[in-house]
Amino acid sequence: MPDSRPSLDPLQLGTYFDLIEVVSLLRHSVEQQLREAGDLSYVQFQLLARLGDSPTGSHRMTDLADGVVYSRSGLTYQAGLLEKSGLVVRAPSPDDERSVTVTITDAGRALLAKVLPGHIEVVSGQLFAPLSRDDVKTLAELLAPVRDHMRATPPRSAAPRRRKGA
Amino acid sequence: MPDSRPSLDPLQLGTYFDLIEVVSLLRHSVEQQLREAGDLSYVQFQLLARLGDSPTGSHRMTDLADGVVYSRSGLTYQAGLLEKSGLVVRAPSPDDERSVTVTITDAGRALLAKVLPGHIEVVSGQLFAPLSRDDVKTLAELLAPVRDHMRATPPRSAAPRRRKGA
DNA sequence: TATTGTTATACTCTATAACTATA
DNA sequence: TATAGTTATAGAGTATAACAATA
Repeated sequence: MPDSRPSLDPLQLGTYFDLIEVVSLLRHSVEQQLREAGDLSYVQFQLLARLGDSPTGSHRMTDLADGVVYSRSGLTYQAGLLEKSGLVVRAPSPDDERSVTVTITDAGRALLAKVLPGHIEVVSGQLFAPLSRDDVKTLAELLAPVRDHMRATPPRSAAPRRRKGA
Repeated sequence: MPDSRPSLDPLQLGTYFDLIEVVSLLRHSVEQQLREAGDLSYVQFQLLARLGDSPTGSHRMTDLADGVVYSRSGLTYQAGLLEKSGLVVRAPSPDDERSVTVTITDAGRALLAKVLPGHIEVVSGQLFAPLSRDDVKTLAELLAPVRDHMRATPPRSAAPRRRKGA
């Protein structure tokens, strides 16, 4: 292992805390709006939004789980809720019998459409209000490499550990 | 009310999503590290860190709740856990008998010290690795006004509603 | 009357492990 | 054997409302 003992200077530390705080506050606002406007949790909204974005309106369970950083079972739970509400449909995939394809329904699209304006309003008012267009562009350019790096980096130090042997 | 019907252009939308994703991934990594290194949730870590940062090692419950964006009861719950673990102590405030002052203990400081290096390691490796020093400075300058704006702006559209009268 | 904090409670969400079925 | 998904279950966390005590 490398002699890793990195430290954060005050600037980095402050930036990290600000980042956490900003997103924490933003998510709080957004979650409240989603709950009030469409009785959706943020995760459920993310799932619907992803499906709605897809050309086919569909995704495999696994792809959804990867995208939303979830355990399989967690996704099964959420997909079950969405299906119970008639917002999505699940069906075995044609090509791979093991897979399940999730598809957004018209009701799902309708709810998405109903919820989106208020959502955008919150994000616009809370996050982007104090930023100029150039600021946003700069921010985007800073976040992109971080996002790519995080996606490429195994989040944990290793795979899930066995609890028995060691 | 203003004729608010703001929209997000593709750049803004992408930036918003990247922001959410980056912090989501970062928190996931960090929460795992905190759990493994010290059996702490992120909120508990935030509370300890805040107390540790204070010159007196203390804060009132209300101040902590405000800082961590919590309901009172949620904070009571977490403070109870921390106290049960011997990481903090609660005592009535001297000046205001209604208030409770929470103080970090030596054990709390010790745990904080034990957990911090790994924490910093994760943040450094996940968040700051792809950013130059100038990048960090730029990011900090972008986040500061957003943070201030969010703090100043009532997160909800209004205060908590009464459910009875109207 | 307003503020501070706690309690009781109910609910949502998430993760782990065991299990089934297909590749 | 490895992958995809579900189920059961258990636990952590959060919010709401009712309450007690002090300002």
